[in-house]
Amino acid sequence: MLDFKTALETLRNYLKEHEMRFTTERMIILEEIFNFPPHFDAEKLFIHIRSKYNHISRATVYRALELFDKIGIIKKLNLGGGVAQYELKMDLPHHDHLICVVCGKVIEFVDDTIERLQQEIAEKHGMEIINHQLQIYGRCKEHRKQ
Amino acid sequence: MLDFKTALETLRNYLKEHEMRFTTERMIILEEIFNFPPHFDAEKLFIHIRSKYNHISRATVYRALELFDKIGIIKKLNLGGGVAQYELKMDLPHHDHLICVVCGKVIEFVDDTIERLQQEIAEKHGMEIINHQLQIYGRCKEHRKQ
DNA sequence: TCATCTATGAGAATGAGTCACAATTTATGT
DNA sequence: ACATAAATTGTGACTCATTCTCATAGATGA
Ligand SMILES: [Zn+2]
Ligand SMILES: [Zn+2]
Ligand SMILES: [Zn+2]
Ligand SMILES: [Zn+2]
Repeated sequence: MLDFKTALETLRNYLKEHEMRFTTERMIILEEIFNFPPHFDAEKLFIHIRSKYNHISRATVYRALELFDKIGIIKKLNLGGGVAQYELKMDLPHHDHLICVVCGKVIEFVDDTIERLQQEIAEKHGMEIINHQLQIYGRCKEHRKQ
Repeated sequence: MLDFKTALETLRNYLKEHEMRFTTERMIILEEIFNFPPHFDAEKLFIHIRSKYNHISRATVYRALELFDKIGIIKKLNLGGGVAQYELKMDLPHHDHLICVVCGKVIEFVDDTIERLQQEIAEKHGMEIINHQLQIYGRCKEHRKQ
């Protein structure tokens, strides 16, 4: 279900329902996200897109990313490093991230126990959870010290 | 052990060992951190300090925060919102954060099971953990919807 | 006190991200 | 296809947090 065609359909439907326009720029940006590494930042995506379509502006890329995030096609992440990262979402299940501080590699994981414990912690403090993020920073197999 | 005197000693020792200067600016900034809310950002701290000591510059505050973080007197946090947050650290135990998206209130917590599970997850992927952060965003007691 | 060399203040520079606005495109009805 | 209205785009200016530059001030050790 995480293919370009489906995403494009989702986009088309959302735009129609909200009296917004389906533009080639939005289509191109969505397509290029599917050609791109699974975790990326806006600037790298813009450079990549610009190299193929030199009329598409930085602002349009940022605006599209914001839109796709709102629709739920992608998810904006806060992995540290001062730059927002994005990943395709669609109906992928929630997950958290292991990040190698040497090479930047990102590994995804889910742990149901951790998810459940978070609920319990929030309840204990009277809080209603909206979302959460767990980042584990370390050195990956290739870069750990022996 | 989390008092100003001890922190000042730590600072003095570090500076001496590294052929760096003990300055009144560094002392004042450290002192004001102890007069400040437990989670703060650089700009608010700067404004506060500036109101009492109008010669201290923004750059010096930022440089001191970087230094104190390196020494381990404070900890730089990434709670989202695009601005770095800081908290006193010294030898306080590790903890994570619940954050109210309405009022910004921050609640600290630790859960040993979650901590242990993270170790297991990292090992399963061959990663050596350096650190981690877990942020739970939600609505606090006062701001949750009934 | 003096010499040395680090730290500071001021403001310029950077970098990610946003905004304003004129020009362009899309969607819709004819 | 055409006209119209409204949304979108490209450009460049702008914001905001943070870092950098560099001349001057200040701390330290002899
Ligand atoms: Zn690595
Ligand atoms: Zn991911
Ligand atoms: Zn609240
Ligand atoms: Zn805290």
